[in-house]
Amino acid sequence: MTASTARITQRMIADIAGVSQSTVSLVLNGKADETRRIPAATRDRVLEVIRETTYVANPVARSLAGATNGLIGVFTYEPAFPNRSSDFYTPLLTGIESAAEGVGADLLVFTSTPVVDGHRRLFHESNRLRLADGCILLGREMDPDELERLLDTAYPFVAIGRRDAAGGRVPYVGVDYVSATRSLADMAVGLGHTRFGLLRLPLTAESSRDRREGLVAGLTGHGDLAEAEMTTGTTVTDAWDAIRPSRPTVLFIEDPVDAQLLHEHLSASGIRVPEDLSIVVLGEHNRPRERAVDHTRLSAPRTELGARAVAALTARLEALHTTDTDSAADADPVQELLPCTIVAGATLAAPPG
Amino acid sequence: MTASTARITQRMIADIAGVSQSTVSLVLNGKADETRRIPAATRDRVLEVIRETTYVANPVARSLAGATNGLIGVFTYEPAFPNRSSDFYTPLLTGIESAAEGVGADLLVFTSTPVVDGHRRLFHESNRLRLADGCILLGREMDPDELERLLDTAYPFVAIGRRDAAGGRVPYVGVDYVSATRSLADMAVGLGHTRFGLLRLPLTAESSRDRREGLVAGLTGHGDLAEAEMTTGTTVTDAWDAIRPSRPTVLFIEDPVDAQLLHEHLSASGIRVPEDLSIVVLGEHNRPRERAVDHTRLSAPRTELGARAVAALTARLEALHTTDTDSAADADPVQELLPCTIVAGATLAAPPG
DNA sequence: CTGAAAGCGCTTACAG
DNA sequence: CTGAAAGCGCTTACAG
Repeated sequence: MTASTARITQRMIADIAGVSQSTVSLVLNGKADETRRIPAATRDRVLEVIRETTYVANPVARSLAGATNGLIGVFTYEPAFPNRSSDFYTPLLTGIESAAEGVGADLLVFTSTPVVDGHRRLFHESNRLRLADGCILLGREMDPDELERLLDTAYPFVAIGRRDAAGGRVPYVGVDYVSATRSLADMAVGLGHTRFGLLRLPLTAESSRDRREGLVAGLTGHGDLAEAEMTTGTTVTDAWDAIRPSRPTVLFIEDPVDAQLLHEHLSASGIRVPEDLSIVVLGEHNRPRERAVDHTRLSAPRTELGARAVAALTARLEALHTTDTDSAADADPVQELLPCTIVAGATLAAPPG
Repeated sequence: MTASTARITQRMIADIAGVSQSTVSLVLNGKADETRRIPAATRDRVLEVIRETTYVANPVARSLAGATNGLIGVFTYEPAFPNRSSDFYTPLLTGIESAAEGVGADLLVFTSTPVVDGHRRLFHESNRLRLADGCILLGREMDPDELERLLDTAYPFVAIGRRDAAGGRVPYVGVDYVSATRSLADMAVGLGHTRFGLLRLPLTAESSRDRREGLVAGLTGHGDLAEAEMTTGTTVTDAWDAIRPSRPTVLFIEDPVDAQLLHEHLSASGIRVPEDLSIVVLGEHNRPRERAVDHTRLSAPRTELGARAVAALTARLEALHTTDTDSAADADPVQELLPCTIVAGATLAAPPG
C-alpha cells in the first residue's frame, strides 16, 4: 500500500490528538464517561480527530481483542437460492435482514462450504462460524450429531424450525405445525371425510413429523389414512398411484410444489378438485405462481420466523455478555413455536356422494 | 467460558504434537512443502493432532495477521428484500452466492447501516466495509462522491452496473443497455412507427441514461419522442396523461412494474395493446406474475451479472496479493458490459392505420 | 530443519 | 485523570 492508502489506526489518531492509544480506545467505546472520567475537552479533541480522519475501528482487531463484532451468521444447510427451497428461504431471509438492520448487525452468510449431496456440512476443515458472534441455522434437516457438537462448543446459535436433537437442548424458533395440521384434519373430519390420503416428505425432518403428528391426532378414530412418501426418484404420480387404491376422498399434501404438480395431473386425468377429491396443502408457496390454485392450506409466518430468530440470538448474546458466562451457558435454551394461519382456500369440500 | 468450552489454539496443538506453534501454522498453511522442508513425519504428526482435536484456525486472528479472510462484502444501497427492488436483487444475489461458493468465500451482507430516505450511506460513523476483503456494490444510483472517496481508500470493490463517477475509474460489471434499447428502437422504426413515447425513471442513474441513449440513437430522424419521468408521487396515469397528447403509437417503459400497471390502466380505458398502442419494456420481472403480459422487452443477465462481479472482485484481490501493491493499485479497473437478450413478446406491432 | 519473536489493531485490567 | 503493558490467535520474516 502506498502511504496515502494506508489505513488509519488508533495509534495515528492518538498521535494527532496528543493522547495515548488507550485513551482513543476508551473514548471510542464510550467508557470515557463511565469507568473513568476523561475530561470533556480531551474526549472532544479525540472525537474531532476521529471525525476529520473518518477513522473507524478495525472490526477484526476488535473482535480478536474480545469485543463482539456485530456479525450475525446465517448458515443454510441447503443452498438458499437456486432450487425449490428458495421459495421457502426468501421470506425467512427478509425477516432476518430487517431484524438485523434493526439491531445494527451485519449478516455473515456462510457460502464457503460447498454443498455436497444437497446439503452443507457445518463442521468442515475450515469451519468459519466463529467469525460471527452467533449464528442462525436454516435447513429442513439438521444432523443431530452436528447440533450436539455445536452445543458442546458453547457457540451461540438458534435453529429455525423445531429440533429434537441433543436431548431437547437445541435453541430454536419454529412453527407450530402440529396445531395447524390438527385444525386442517378437524375440518376434513367435520365435513364427513373418512378415507384420507397423505403425500408427505421423509420423516427425517421434524417439520414433516410434526405435520404428520397433528394430522394423525385429528384423524384417528375417524377413518383410514393411506400414506405415500416422496423420496428421491419418486414422482407425484408414483405417490398418487400408491395411495389411490385406498380411494381417499381428501388428500393432504405436504409440499406445495408437489401439490401443484399433482393437481395438474389430476385435472388431466379428469378428476375434479374438490368435487371428486379434496386437496389440503400443508405448506405454502412464497409467491403465487401463474395459474396457481387457491389450495386449502396452512401458512407459516416465515418473515416473522426470521425476525424472531434474530431476536432470540441477540438476546442470547446479550445474556452472555452481561451475566457471568457460566450461568448464562446453563440458561434454558430459547424454544419457541409460532402459530400458522389456516387459509380456507377452495379445494376442501364435503366428500362426494 | 468453562474450561470444557475453551477453544483450541495452535499453541495447544503444538504442545500435543511436541512442536512449536509456528510449525503448526506452517503446516496448516501448506507452506510446509514450499518455502521450507518440514519432514513429512513432523507434518503428519501435526496434521493428525489437528484432525483428532477438530482444530480450525481462528479466522479473525488470521485476518488480523495479514492473511485474507475470505469474506466478500455485499453492500446494497437500497434494502435488498422488501420492496420492488427485491425482484431485481434476487437473481443478482443468486449469482453472487453461487460464485462465492465456487471460490470458497463467505458473504458479508451489510445491513447494519440503516436505510435512510430509501438508501444506505456507504460512509457512516461505523463503516464496517473493512471487515471484508473486498465488496460488491449494488444499487440503482450510487453517490459519485462516495465512490470517489472509496476509490481513494484503495479498498477493493466492484460495482454492479456501469458507473460514470470518478472520471471513469470505478470498477464495474454492468449491462449493455445502450445496445439493447437501440435494437428495440430499430424494431419499432422498422415497423413504421413515427410517434414515440418514453416513460422512464429519473436520469440520475446510469442505467436510465443508457437506456435513453440507445433509444434516442435509434429513434433520431425517424419521428418524435415524448418523454415523461416517474418521480416520487408521479403515478403511471399521470405520466401517461403527459405523453398522451403527442399521440404516440409505441410506448417504451423503463420499469416493468410501471409497465404492468399502465397496461392495466390502458386496458381499462379501452386502449388495445398492441393494436392501438405498442408497448416495449426496457426491463424484466424476476418471475412472471399472475396474469402477466408477455411484453416485448429486454432481459438482462442478472444471475450472470452477480457471478461476474464476484469473479472480477476475486481477480482484483488476487492481483493485490501476488503483485506488489503499488502497481496493482494502478491497474486498469475492470469495466465490463454484458449483453441483454431481446424478448420478442406480444406487445410490439405495426402502428394502427 | 525448527523455534523465538515481532507484529497485525484493538480492549482492558493495572499502575501511576 | 491517563499511559504503559499484556493479551487476543494468528502469519511471517528472522535466526539459529
